[in-house]
Amino acid sequence: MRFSKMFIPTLREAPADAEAVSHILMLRAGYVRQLAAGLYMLLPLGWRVMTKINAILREEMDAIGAQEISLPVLHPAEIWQQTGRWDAIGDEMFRLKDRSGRDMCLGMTHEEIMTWLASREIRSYRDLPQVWYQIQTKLRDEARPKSGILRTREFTMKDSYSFDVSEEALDVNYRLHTEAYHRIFKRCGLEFLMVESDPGMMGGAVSHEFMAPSPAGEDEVAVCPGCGYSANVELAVSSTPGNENEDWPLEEVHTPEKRTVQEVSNFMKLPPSYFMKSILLISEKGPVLAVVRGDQELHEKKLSHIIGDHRPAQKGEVKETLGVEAGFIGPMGHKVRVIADTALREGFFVSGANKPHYHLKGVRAERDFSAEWHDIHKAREGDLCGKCGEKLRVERVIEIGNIFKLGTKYSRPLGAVFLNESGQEEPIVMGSYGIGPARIAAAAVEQNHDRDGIIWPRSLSPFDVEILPLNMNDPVTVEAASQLYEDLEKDGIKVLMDDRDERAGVKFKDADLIGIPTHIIFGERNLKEGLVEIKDRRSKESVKVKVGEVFGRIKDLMPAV
RNA sequence: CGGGGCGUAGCGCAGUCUGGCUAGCGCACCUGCCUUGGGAGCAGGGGGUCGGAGGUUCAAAUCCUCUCGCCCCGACCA
Repeated sequence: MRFSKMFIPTLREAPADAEAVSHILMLRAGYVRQLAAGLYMLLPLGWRVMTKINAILREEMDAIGAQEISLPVLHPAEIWQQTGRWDAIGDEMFRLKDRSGRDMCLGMTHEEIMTWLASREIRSYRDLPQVWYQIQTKLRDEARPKSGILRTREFTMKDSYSFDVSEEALDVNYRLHTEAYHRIFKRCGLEFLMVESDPGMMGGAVSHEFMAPSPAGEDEVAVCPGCGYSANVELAVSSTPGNENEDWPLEEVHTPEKRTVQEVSNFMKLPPSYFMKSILLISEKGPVLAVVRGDQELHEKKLSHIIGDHRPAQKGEVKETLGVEAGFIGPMGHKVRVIADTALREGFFVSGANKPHYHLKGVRAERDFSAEWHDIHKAREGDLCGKCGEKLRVERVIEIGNIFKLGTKYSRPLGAVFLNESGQEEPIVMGSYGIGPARIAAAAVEQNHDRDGIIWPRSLSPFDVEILPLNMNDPVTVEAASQLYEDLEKDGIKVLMDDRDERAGVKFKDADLIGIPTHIIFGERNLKEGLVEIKDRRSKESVKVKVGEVFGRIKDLMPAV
């Protein structure tokens, strides 16, 4: 492709409202443009990258026997009502009515529709297993689209769904997807982790996420260098070293106006880990007192698994429920449900005394209060691995894929059943598996760039090489560059040739920004000696090669087919 | 939804507090000359409902009211 014929609107300066590196670079290099919040257009370069990612997805999905299909984005409400998600999902679902007043929605995912199809067509165990996938548009009315292409309201997703006769059979498809996903992300040149995750509104028991480490990410994962345990911090199990404290007698301490852990900690000259933090929450079934160690943070998601949806109590509610003002609450002697973090099980602590301006030192679990014990604290860097005790690392990551064992969560309500060998009806056992191609692209940029621009992994690059004839007014340059361009193209190598009548500096800057991994530079001086330069975008190192040898050298760089 | 910021040419910005001249600067764009190894130079030029609506005023980018949009933090997130 000739640069002069291609729409590549590069920018010298980044638009002021872009902040994530991938967003800035993809805008500046002319890959994407924004239409509105969370809505992006892919320009020719951006679309080429997407096409390459999708090709990898198709190859790897096809390789595990998945079959590509295509479903509508516009769905009738009834199907979503049958699984309960029409009501369970809030404003995030785009809803509308058709001309006759029928409730419709735009698909944010396709479990319902895939399952509906299976319910119509699958009859017998002989029809199973099936794995169906699509690469298709999803719409979600995100509360806060952000970070450019990383969190949008409309995006394409590769989503696949497996249909099996049993949990054991599902395990096979789950494993096949796991392996395919590893190959996909590896081929895309990403550094990534597979972690245990919270199935959330998808339901089901087991799920994993594929995460690309990047400071632009929105999630955090805990990783154990010891045993390899890795999980989203939403559910990562960790412990912390216990306090070294002697046998404190129970004593009341006057702590005037000292409410927060920090204040009391300073006042009593004891580190926060010696304190208990009691937080009153209002769940659907009434008030719940959650207790975590003073140096730790309550993790709302973990708590939700135990008590369901909840909200923090207001000041008045605290006083009314516990008879004491916030800041001096302790878990002792209340009638409400108490859920305490396991870190508090051993040792002596300081807690609110349930008496204004007093704390109680020497509080001990089970002796002074009882509670349901759960892991409800947020895992942090330096916590100890729940499995092997090694120190955990916490990393910020971009979620690029996820896989769920759904079981019969969707097949039961939608009546997706089959007849087993003995003629009995059974619900189909399902799994669902997603990958966000745009996030792969963004993560690749986040992980591969320098101050000058993008450095694409070869597998994702919109072109294999870029040719830079530095002076388009020099006939020798143009002739030599054009010859190589044609030879490479004929050989199936994708070439971008910057044939614009621009100065050398402009071409170098744009080439660095666009990030094609290999540049071939035709300069007048070198050409006089019969040489051209092959430059590696990442290392910025270049070698001078005889004109006649360039073709061969480039061929050698291309991955074996 | 709560908090904060911003909307002036394609991009980056100044001007707004303290109302007043033909609304300005850099880059980009067009024409010509010149130049061709890291975003050149000279000369000439085109491009603006100052986000929108209403109001105050002799006069509004500037003050007031409403409204729309975008970004960031938080809540939320298949």
